[in-house]
Amino acid sequence: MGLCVVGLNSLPDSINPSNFPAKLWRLVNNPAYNAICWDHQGEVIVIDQQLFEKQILSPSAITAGSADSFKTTNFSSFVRQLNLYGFKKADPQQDLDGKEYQSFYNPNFKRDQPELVARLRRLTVDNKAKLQAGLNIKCRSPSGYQRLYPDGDDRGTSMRRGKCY
Amino acid sequence: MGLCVVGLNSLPDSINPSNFPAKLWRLVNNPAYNAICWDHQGEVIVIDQQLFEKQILSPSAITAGSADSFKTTNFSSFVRQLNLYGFKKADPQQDLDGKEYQSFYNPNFKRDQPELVARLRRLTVDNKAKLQAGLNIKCRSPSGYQRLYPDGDDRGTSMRRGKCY
Amino acid sequence: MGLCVVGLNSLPDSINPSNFPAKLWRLVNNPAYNAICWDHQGEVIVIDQQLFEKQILSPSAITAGSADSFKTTNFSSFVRQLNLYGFKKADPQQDLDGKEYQSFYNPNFKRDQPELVARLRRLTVDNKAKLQAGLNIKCRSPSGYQRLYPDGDDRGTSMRRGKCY
DNA sequence: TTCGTTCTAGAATATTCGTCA
DNA sequence: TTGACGAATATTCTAGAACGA
Repeated sequence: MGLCVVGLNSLPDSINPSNFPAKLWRLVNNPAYNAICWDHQGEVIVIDQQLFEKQILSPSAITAGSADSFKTTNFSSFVRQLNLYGFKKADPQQDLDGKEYQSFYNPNFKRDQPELVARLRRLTVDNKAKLQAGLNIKCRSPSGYQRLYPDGDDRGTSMRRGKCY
Repeated sequence: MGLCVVGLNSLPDSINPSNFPAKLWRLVNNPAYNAICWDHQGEVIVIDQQLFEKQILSPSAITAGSADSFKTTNFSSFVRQLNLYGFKKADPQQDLDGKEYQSFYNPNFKRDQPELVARLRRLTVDNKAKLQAGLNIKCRSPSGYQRLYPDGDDRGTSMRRGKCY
Repeated sequence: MGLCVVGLNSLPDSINPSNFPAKLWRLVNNPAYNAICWDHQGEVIVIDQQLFEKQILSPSAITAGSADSFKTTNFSSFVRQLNLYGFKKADPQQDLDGKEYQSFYNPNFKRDQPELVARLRRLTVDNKAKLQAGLNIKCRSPSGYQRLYPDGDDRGTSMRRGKCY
């Protein structure tokens, strides 16, 4: 592991790249999508709904079918996913022109702590009951192995897609 | 109700038109889609997979977003839906040139008995347990009223979408 | 009452014109708003969401502040109102070009039966319990008096705004 | 109090992925 | 290897709850 360094903003390898948290992470960190970005502190995601619908939820974006696209054109479905993963609406953000944008906050989704993303869980009724009971929640893993630690921190299995210098 | 006649092959009004069984019914009965049709007896659906992928599962078909389209491009997902609703693979069918097509059978899906479609149930683990226990399975209703009878045959409430002459 | 005739599509006087059902009624019956209309049978309301957002939910429409405008720019808030009053999503509707629109159905909201609108109730948890118990639901009345009959048919108090010939 | 608006959650269907016989 | 199915995630539609006017 000596000389291998994980690139800025890259997610741990244990996170399924096709699931919502990974897609969201790539969207918010991709400068090509100006419909969604971090706030200054990197603690809240800021969204321009109209732009988001055009850039990411449009039928053409779905047809293109990139790994970052969704299969819905409804912004409300995207918000349902945010809520399912524990995001809460935060104070609206303003740009220099005073235009307002909606924003969402999740204690496990911060720009400078990609490793926290592994803690995100889909808060379904079943999963919430399991969390209450102190049980593990099964997650779909990227390469088929079972999740061993509740926070998804499977020691030693990462670094495969990390950027190395 | 005297002069009101339900058109040939039209489904009872109690069936949610956006759910899989209704979509499948419309596809197999729509002559515009030659990727899927009935066999001669009208007891088995016959599918040309390649054509089906082009006509119905293509990204452009999804973009068009008609009420008969799905949100997947994978034939295997379509087959998963068939299985979930109780369809089983049947003997391959041949056309006059000897070309073979796959076919699926469901005792509640026959060309000349549209009313049977109301009996289709999603065979999830939960639903199968309920069926075993003799309980009703909740369905998402097309509009307004609660499902009163397990086979969706809510006497007298239909005719809204039926064709009248 | 002899020569007095209520104009086509006008609501009974007992309905509070500033509440949601009355606003919706005026919108769907106003030809100036092509974002929302009846289907052919006059049983389902058909909505072009994009146009609706532009024509009715835009900040400028709110600023104008007509009696038919809402105080929200979010389509989802409008849908919440529809559901609160018992509307359910119905069959998508197509125009001649095949473009699809969403539609909603409510057994008490039909083009040719304005008197049914008086039956609409806000289906809050409390109100649903009252309905179950067979109790009346209090409504905010246009002129401040209490609603006496469950269907809003306060005999003799209407005809004030009806068109007379 | 009732109604409108907002934010979040419940619950059903749809899609994906992998296992098993 | 194929066909059926369990189970996790995604999408959709509707409802609960809080709050202000």
